[in-house]
Amino acid sequence: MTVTATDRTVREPARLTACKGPVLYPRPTGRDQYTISEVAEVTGLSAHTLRWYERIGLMPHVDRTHTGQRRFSNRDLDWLDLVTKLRLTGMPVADMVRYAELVREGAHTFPERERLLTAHREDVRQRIAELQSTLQVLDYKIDIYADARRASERV
Amino acid sequence: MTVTATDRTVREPARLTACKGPVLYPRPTGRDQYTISEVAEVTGLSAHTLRWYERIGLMPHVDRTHTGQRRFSNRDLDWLDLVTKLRLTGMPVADMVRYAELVREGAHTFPERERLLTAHREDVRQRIAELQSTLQVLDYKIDIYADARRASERV
DNA sequence: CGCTTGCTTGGAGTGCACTCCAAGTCTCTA
DNA sequence: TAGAGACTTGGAGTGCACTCCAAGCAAGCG
Repeated sequence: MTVTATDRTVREPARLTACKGPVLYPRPTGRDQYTISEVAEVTGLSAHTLRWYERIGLMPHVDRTHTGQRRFSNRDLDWLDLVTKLRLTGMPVADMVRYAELVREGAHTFPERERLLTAHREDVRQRIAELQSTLQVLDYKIDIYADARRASERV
Repeated sequence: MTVTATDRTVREPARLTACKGPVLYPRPTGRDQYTISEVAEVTGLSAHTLRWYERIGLMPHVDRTHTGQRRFSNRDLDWLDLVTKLRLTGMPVADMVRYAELVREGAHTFPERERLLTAHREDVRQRIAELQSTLQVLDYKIDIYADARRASERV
């Protein structure tokens, strides 16, 4: 049994610009075609992951050039924005795939989509509450160590 | 590639009682010896997981009966309480093992422990912020579906 | 005493979400 | 037009955190 230090290297998405409404990835104006590496850059996901998302049905159909290379659209970027946000909140990939299927099926799945997101919102709220309660424990513990440190410094 | 529905069956710990200070698992008074299955019941962790935690060094030394069976103490329960809280906040097991090592090494590791917990507190705060920002996106999306539903109901 | 139920171990297996590989094709710049 | 670097695929590999298995010992009950 070996437990090695976790590699916490997480690709950071390009910095977001503030605006009203949901914050999206910044985009060069007048463009609607992006290579996979440009999308990787802007979303913080790896090209591998983008291809994998497509394979498992988590992406709507992505355009291709005549030679088969992917060309992502602004709409794809919007979708990835939602997906990465849901992923950050710990929604399982399988649930996101389910949601993607519903989107593909059309407007008649609105009620089901609403249910899915509402249930997830409840999850997120609960997670926030959990985190906040742990924050208290952390504060409590840190105080103990800080007090000990101050006491020793006061010698 | 198959993506199956996630098994979300998560063992719930026995309900916590409200009190001032950190909330701990409820304990029968005057007892300081628990079998592994009792501890599993009270913490919500499986017996497998408890043995695994011990193997990887995430538990302080656990007492044994003369025949080798584990007998957990109230002190062990306190420790597991902290561990499960840290786990809920997504601290990697490797980091918790590191913290456990520091605890075993004695009081001279206080500063390092304080650093570790403080860094983690920062993580947790950031995660809360992330979740809250996603909550807004969720609200926004849900509103759209709810509006559509109300519009169709109003026919 | 036999039976059931619970505990022990090392090691193997699982599920998730990537992550990488090999070998070939395409695109861009000089 | 040559060469560097980016892109393609199916499939294999990785890391984490469990989760289970087999085979055997132990405790309590009728």
